[in-house]
Amino acid sequence: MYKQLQQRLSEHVRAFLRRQYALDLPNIVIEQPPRVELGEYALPLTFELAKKLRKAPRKIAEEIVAGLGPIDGFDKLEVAGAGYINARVDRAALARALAEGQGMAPESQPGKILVEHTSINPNKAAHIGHLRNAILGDTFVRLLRAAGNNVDIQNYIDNTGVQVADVVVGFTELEKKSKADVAALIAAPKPRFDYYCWDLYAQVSHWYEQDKKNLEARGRALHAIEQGGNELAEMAELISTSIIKLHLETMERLEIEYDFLPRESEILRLHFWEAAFQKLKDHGVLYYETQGKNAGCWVMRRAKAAAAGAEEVSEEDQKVIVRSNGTVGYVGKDIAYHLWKFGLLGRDFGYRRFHRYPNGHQCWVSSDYEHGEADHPHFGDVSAIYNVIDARQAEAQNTVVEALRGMGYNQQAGHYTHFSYEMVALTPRCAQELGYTLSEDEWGKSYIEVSGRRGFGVKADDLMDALIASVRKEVDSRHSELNGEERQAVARQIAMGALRYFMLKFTKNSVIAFDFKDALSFEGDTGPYAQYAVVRASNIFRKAGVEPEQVKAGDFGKFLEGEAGNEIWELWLTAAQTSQVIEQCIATTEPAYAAKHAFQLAQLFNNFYHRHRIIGEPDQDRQAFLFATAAVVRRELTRVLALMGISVPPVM
RNA sequence: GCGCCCUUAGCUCAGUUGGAUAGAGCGUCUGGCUACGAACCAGAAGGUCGGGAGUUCGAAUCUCUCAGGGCGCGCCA
Repeated sequence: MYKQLQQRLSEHVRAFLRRQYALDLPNIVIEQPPRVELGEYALPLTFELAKKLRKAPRKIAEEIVAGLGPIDGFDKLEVAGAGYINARVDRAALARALAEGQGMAPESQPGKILVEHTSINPNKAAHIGHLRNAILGDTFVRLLRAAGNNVDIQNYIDNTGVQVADVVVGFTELEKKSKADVAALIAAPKPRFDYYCWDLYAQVSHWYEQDKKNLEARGRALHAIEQGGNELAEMAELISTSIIKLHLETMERLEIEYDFLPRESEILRLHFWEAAFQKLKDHGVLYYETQGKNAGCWVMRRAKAAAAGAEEVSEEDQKVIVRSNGTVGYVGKDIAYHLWKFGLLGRDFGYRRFHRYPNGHQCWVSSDYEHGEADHPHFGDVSAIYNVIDARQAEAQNTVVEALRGMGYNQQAGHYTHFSYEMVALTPRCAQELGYTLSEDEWGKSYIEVSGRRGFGVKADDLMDALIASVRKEVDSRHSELNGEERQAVARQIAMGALRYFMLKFTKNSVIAFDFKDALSFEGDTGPYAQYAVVRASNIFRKAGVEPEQVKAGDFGKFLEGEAGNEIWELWLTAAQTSQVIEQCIATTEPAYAAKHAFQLAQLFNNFYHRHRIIGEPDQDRQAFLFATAAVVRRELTRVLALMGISVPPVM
C-alpha cells in the first residue's frame, strides 16, 4: 500500500500540472525525505519546473500545495527547504492497513520465467564462487515468485566438456583405473567423490603442464565422450552423474532446489545444434568463410561490424561458430539451447526423473527419447530468461543475444537477461591459511582469484561445516536446556543464514574478497543479527502468551504523533516498504537491496526493543499498539528473510 | 590494441531514475545486563567521495580527461 499511496500522489500531481500549467511530465520523481519527521514522500519537481515556469521553486511549491486539494490517504502537503514538496501520509490509516495485512498477496503475472543458475561443471566439488551463483539465483527466483511470477529453475550441466574429460584422463592415465574402480570409489563412504576429483583435476592440469603431449589424452577422451557407447564415455557419465548428485546435496543444505537439469549430452545427441544451424544459415546469421585464417569455418559477424553495417567483415570481427573440422563450439550449442528455452527450436528434450526432494518436489534431468518418461511437466517455451553467469562470460552471452536478434527474434532477445555477478576471490591472508604459498606480487594484491584447475579455493561444504561448528559453540554455551540434536538444528539454521546473507549483502558487481574472519562473523550487518531480531520479537509473544497472528489492529494514531511517535513510525514505514523492495530487486536484478532492507528493519526493531518494554506496559491501548508493532515487524522481517532463503530458528 | 567493471572513513562495503547535513558494519575509545537474555543498545573519534575539467539551480551519481586496479577479447568451455 506504500506503493499505491505513492502512485496516487504522483497521479494527483500530474493532473494538477496539466490543469494549472498545461504541462505533461511523464514521470514524477518521488523520494524519501532525509528524516521521517519531514514526511513520507518528497517531490523535488519544482526545481525542474522553475525554468519552464519562470518562477522561484518555492513559489511553485506553494502554488501546487495550495491547489492540490486533499488526497485520500494523506494528511497534508508541505513546502520545505528551497522548494521541496513533502507529503505526509495518514499514519493511522497506513498502520491499520499494515497491521491487518492488506495487500500481501501478489497479483499473478502472465507467462513463465526461466532462471538458470548454479551450472557447475560436474567434475569436482562446488566452491564458494559457485555458492554465490546459486544463492543469487535462488534468491532471485524467490523474489520473482513473491511478485507473482511462474518460474522454472534450471541448472545447466556440461557433462561432455573438457572438464569432465580431464577427470576421466586422471583416472585412466594417472591412476590407471577402470570404470569398475571408479564405481567402487563412488560407492566407498570415505573420501567424498567430489573432493577426490577436486584433487585429481588439479593433478591432471599439472600433468598437462609438464608435457604438452599429455594433452593428446584429453583430445582422445573428449572425442570418445562425444561419440558415446564406449568405456570412457560410460566412465564420464558415471563421474558426472555422481558429482551432480553431490552438488544437489550441497545446495540442498541451503534449501536450493531445481526443476530441471538440461545436459549437454542431450543437446548433442538430440541434434539441437543441427536444427539451430539450419535456422542460423536460413537467416544469414552464419556464413561460410573461404579465405584467411578462418577459412573453412562457419562464422558469425560480431557486434561492432554488424552495427557499423560494414560490407567487408574483417577476420577480427568474426566469431567462429563451426570449426573447420565440422565440430560446433560452445557458443553454437548455447544458441541452440536458448532457441529451445524460448520455444523456437522445434525440438524438445526427453525427460527422466532424477531426484526427489524430501518435500516431494521433483527434479528432472534431460534424457534421450528412448529412456524418457512420458508424464513429465512442460519445460522451456518461456517468455523471459535470466542466466546467472559470472561477469567474465559477458561476451559469450552477448553473442547469443546477437544471434537471436540476427534471426529476427528481437522480442526474445529483449527478454534475455545476463544476470551478471563478480567472482569470489580470496584475500592473501586467507590463501595462506589454506596452505597456499604466495609470491611477493600476490601479497600486494587485495585478492587472489580461485582456480579449480590448480585446486585452489574454499570448498562449499568445508565452509558450511566451518560455519556450523563455529555457531554450534555459541549455541552450546547459550542453550544448555536443548539436547544435542536440537542445538545442531539451530546451529545449522543460523550458519546457513549467515552464509546466505554474506553472499547477498554485497552488490553483484563487487568482487568478494573472501576471508574466514568476515564470513564467520555473526555481529552487525550479518544474517544472525536479522534472525535474532525476529527471535526477540517471538520471545515477547511467547512470554506474554500472545499469538502474533492474533494481534488486532486498532486506532494507533495518537501513538504515532510527535517526536516519540516519529521514532516508532520509522519502523512501521520501513516495514511497509517490503513489496516495493521486491519490485526494486527484480527491476535492477539486484538482490542486495533485500539484504539491506532486512538489516535496516532489524536495526530499527532492535532499537525499538531496547527502548520499549511491552510486557510490563501498564496502558492497555499502548500495549496493544506495541504488540502490533512487534507483530508487523516480525511478519515483514520473516518475509524478507524468507525471500533470501533464510529461515529463523526458534531460539538463539 | 579493443570492450566491460571498479576506485567513497583505518578495514569491508551501501548510497535505484542527479536532490535536503555522504551512511552502515567491523576495528578503536567510552558507557549500558533485573530474563521481553547483550549474537543487543547508546555515545565519541574517523571523509579534498582516486586527481582535474565540464554540464546543472543542484554531482559520489551524468560527460570528458588523466592515474591506479580488475576481468574479458581462441577453430577452449
